[in-house]
Amino acid sequence: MTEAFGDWDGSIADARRVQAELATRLRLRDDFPKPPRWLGGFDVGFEDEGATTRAAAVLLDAQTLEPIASELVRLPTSMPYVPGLLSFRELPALLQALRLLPHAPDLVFVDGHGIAHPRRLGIAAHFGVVTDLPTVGVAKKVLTGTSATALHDMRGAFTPLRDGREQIGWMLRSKPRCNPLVVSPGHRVSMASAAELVMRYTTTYRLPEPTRLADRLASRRDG
DNA sequence: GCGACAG
DNA sequence: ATCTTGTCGC
Repeated sequence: MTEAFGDWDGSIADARRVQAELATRLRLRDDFPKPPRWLGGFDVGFEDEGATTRAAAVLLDAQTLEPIASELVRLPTSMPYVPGLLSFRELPALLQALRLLPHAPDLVFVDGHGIAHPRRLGIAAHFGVVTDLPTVGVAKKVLTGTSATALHDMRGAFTPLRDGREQIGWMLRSKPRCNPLVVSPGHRVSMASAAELVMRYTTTYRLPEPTRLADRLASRRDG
C-alpha cells in the first residue's frame, strides 16, 4: 500500500515527478470483460473539519446496477488539497476500501479525473495504474483543457475536452439541464469507450450509478 | 507577472 | 471537500 507513490520523497515537487513517471505505465486501450460483470464505484469525503478522510467503495452488479457490497474506510488526513495532486491525498484510503470488498470489480469508476490532468495522471488514472484495474474518471469540473462553449442540452450529448491538439477527455451531458460531466479514461479503457461506459451506467441522475452510490456513502448522505 | 485550479 | 433552508424551474 506504500507502493502507490513509488519512491516519492514526500514533497510537492517530487509528487509531480512521480506522476509523470507513473503516467508512462498507462494503457489507454480497452482491456476488460465485455460486458463487464462487476462494477466498482469510488469516492472520498471528509469529516472533523478535514482531519479525517473517509473513502467509500461500492461493488455493483453491472447487469442490474444493484449494489452487492460497500465499504467505508476512515483514515487521518495526511496531506492538504493541492490542485493536480489529489491522488496523493485520497488514494491511500481508496485502496484500503478496495481491499475490503469481497472481490475486485472488473471495471472501476472514480470520482475525479483520469488523464484529463496536467501530467495525465488524475486520481482515476493513478488508481488504475497501481491496481492494474480498468478505470474511468468522472469529474464534475474541468481541471485543465478546453472545449466547445456550447453543448446540446440532450442526454448523451458530448464534445471533446482538449489540451492543445490532444484530446484528454469528454464533456458529457449525462442529464438534461445539468452541467456536463468531465469524463476521461484512466487505465485499460479507451477514450471512445469512456463516455459510452458512463452513459451506459447512468440512469436518471447526473452521476453514473457506481459513482453516485459511492458519493452518497462518502458524503454521509446515506440512508 | 496574472489568473486558474478535480476534491 | 464542507458549512446549510428555502426555493425556482422542469
